[in-house]
Amino acid sequence: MSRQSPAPFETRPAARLGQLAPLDADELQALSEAQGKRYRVAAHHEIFEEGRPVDSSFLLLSGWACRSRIFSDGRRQILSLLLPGELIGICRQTRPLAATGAVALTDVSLCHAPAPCDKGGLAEAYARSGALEEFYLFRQIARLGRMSAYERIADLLLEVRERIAMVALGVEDNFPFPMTQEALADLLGLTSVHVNRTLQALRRDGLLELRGGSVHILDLRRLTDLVEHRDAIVCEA
Amino acid sequence: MSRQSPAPFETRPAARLGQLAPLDADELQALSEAQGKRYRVAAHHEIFEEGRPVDSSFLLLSGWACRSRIFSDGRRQILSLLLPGELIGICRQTRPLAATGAVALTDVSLCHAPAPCDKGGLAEAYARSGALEEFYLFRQIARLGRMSAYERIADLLLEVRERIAMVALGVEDNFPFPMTQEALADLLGLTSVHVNRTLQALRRDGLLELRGGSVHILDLRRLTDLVEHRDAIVCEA
DNA sequence: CGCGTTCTTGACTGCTTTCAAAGATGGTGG
DNA sequence: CCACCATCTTTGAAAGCAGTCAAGAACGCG
Repeated sequence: MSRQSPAPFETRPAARLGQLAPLDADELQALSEAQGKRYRVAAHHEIFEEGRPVDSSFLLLSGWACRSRIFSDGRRQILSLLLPGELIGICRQTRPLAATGAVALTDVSLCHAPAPCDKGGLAEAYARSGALEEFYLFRQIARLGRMSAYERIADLLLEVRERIAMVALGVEDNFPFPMTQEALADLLGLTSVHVNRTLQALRRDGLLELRGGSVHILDLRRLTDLVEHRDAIVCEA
Repeated sequence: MSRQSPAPFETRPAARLGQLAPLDADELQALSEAQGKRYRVAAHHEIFEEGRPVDSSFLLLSGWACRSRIFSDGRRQILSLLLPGELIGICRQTRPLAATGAVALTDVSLCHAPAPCDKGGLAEAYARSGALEEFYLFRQIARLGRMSAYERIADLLLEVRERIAMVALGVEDNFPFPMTQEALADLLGLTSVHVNRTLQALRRDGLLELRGGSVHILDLRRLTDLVEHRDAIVCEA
């Protein structure tokens, strides 16, 4: 029916969170316990619905997902990507409602994110993860508002590269990218036809390859120059 | 040099926050004390710079501002609007850095937002304000990604109408809108020329008037139908 | 009243979409 | 192991929305 998750590759949510803030033994323990109960969602299925009460946040253990909004005439906009190892739906208010729906792009497995105790490392890591998420939203806005199709794709791939590197060390210029051109179009505010043509242009220019569910960055330097890319930083060292 | 703030109209940050969560007497007191020390920023001047450490969050007391990102070739994207009465830059992590710069669109006055005590009504109000902010970001993404110029303007004006109504009761179909067409273009991912032509179309179609720094919504019903507008809700009643 | 900023307008270009259909690809069942 | 089917990718031609460039009109402030 649809492509499966990419080759099972080690995602380490604990490593990502531990990078964002130091975690103590109890917290690491809670994280690994939480991963005991896994939930699976098949590709194209909803993870949660817009407007529904949010009872907990999740850790995405494997597979790709997204937040999306669908217009009544069928237009779809993917608002943000949710990559393996990342958090979904951290909220600090009481009785929150989901601001957007979330959908699995590939088969996905997730678990509840352990509740942080105030002032702990985990709470800090969640806060920084939330700040990163916000950073990615701003970047998505700049991408959609002021970049050409060519630039949008380049910029997105650099962002994904960086985000994936946070959970899977060793990932450099080759990494899984299990989105169809149509999903990519919905994310970048384009049509799938134009995405297809633009990918050909990027390929022709020797910047990158994208096929069979994974990307190969061929010329990182020219790519970063193209979009003035800087790595995301949300807190002081 | 540039248009001033709109006619001084009563903005009530305390009213907005109190709507988001019940505040006790101490908190209301802290809010009104905070407004004692006001800072002013002239139109077009920076409120804070991207990447700088954030020492406090602010309450925008009057005037309009925005978060924006500027490309090296001069392209500018306004990422989000900051309207009078709203909060700027709530962060929960320690030692955060500003994810974007903020600039005054009109002359602006602001004050430090009082620090909330954990679990208090103020903390909850801040959290909900943050959730609303996120909601607006998602909406901005959907706007830029999948709406025509005509729809983008309609959708934005409905959002601003709703946001302004939260701080200035009585605001209905007439409200200040002190943005130049060029700023509007930078917010909506268009050119000022096209914004101009699209505004004429909206005027011609009897949907709204926008001139002299304020908007007059003429046909709210058709406008909301046009963009499937629903009011923002981020928590259960 | 004069100047700078903002708003309008026109003609032309072009990036992106639309519509349609033909190729690839991958999984499934016979 | 291969045929079959659904999904995804690729291509072509034509149309359209939005951008560019340039210049004149209107507006607001000092």
